[in-house]
Amino acid sequence: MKDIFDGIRSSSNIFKNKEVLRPSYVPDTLPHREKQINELASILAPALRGETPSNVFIYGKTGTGKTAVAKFIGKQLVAKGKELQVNTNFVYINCEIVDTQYRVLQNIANHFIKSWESRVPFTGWPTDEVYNKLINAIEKTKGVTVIVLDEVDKLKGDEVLYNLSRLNYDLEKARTSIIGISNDLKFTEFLDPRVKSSLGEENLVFPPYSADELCDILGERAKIAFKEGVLEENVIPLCAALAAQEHGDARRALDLLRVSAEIADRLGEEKVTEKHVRLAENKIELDRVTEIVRTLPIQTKLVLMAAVIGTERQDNLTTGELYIIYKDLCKLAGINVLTQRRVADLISELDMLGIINARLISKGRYGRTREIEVSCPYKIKELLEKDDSLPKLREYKPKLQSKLL
DNA sequence: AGTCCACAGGAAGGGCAGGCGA
DNA sequence: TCGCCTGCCCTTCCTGTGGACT
Repeated sequence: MKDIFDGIRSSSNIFKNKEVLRPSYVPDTLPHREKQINELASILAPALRGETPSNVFIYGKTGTGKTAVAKFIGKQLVAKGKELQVNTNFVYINCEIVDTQYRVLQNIANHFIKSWESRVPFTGWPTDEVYNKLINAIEKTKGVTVIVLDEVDKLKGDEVLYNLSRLNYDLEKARTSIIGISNDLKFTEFLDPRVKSSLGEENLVFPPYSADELCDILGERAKIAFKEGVLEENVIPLCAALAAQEHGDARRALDLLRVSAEIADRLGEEKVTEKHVRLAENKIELDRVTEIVRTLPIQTKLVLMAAVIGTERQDNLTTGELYIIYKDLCKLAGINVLTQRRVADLISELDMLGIINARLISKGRYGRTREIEVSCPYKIKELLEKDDSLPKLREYKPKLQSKLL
């Protein structure tokens, strides 16, 4: 066993420090976010005078640097606070993971409670007791605490936001400020108006990066991540251009660069080239599809399977034709049949996920319908065939073959 | 110009599971 | 532990729609 790893472990031809290409890495400089950094810094600056900073909402699509900027400012704020001997605290919470009122309050409280015995347990306490514990913990700091709620739209219910926005009413010696981060621009529309006005005192919008800006970002990271001269000239511009095509997503650009280099490294090559970027693009797309298909509910998988079978048998598969195949598959699998209305929604969901492409067309006298195509049909077919919860594709013998062909 | 098809997609509400507070 | 609330999945019912056909 030792020998296997000895071969693989031997040092990389390409990487010097791969970690800087991971999304979790917070760099020392954030190119093309100077304006947002300055704005956020000036909003939070009162914290260093012991005053209450305004609450902020940060919007922007994935990979536009929202989290990086927030963490960056948090780090700087705490450091500056230490220097000036003003107590400033920074709590970061990812609401995709910590998504209930109890867990959010528990996490913030435990940030300040160092001894294990007095920490708030995962479950068991009434929420108001956790809230009181949190108030006491923050009060003891006698300083300003900045709480970042990343992916705040993933929180279940807006009661947490309401309670957090009222923290300052219950505090005497300490102050808090909330930074909400979301990629959903419409998020606040559905909030309780009290929460909306309290939390949205300041708003920051992070625009997508352009291809040139992504080039700079990748260039900065590449200097630390790679050995000298291993990237062919056009690799970074290509990664940047591909990511900018989607929606200026820096995370995607970094992923592309990292995976391209990993592929080159695994192939034992000396240089990362355009060919590796193309392979990486393909791999990332297939990984995404695999992950989505694997986690689909059984009914949606059956709809997808019907789409695969249908498109294999004929071009221009319509909703009605898909539904006929779907019903047969349900009977084969011994699963209850959903209504066409529901199946139409499942088709829309698959369309939104980019697994299928459903185009609305009109056939005039013969009605209006959606024409369905499957993206990467071979990969999806392979994934569905491996799925034990589904009937085997070869078992499907349509009674309606004549109708379909 | 009017008809008609095969749906799309909105609205309302039922059933169920899970979370929460008393 | 129990009742209430909420979110999710789903059904039923309904109106709307683009364009080929008459």
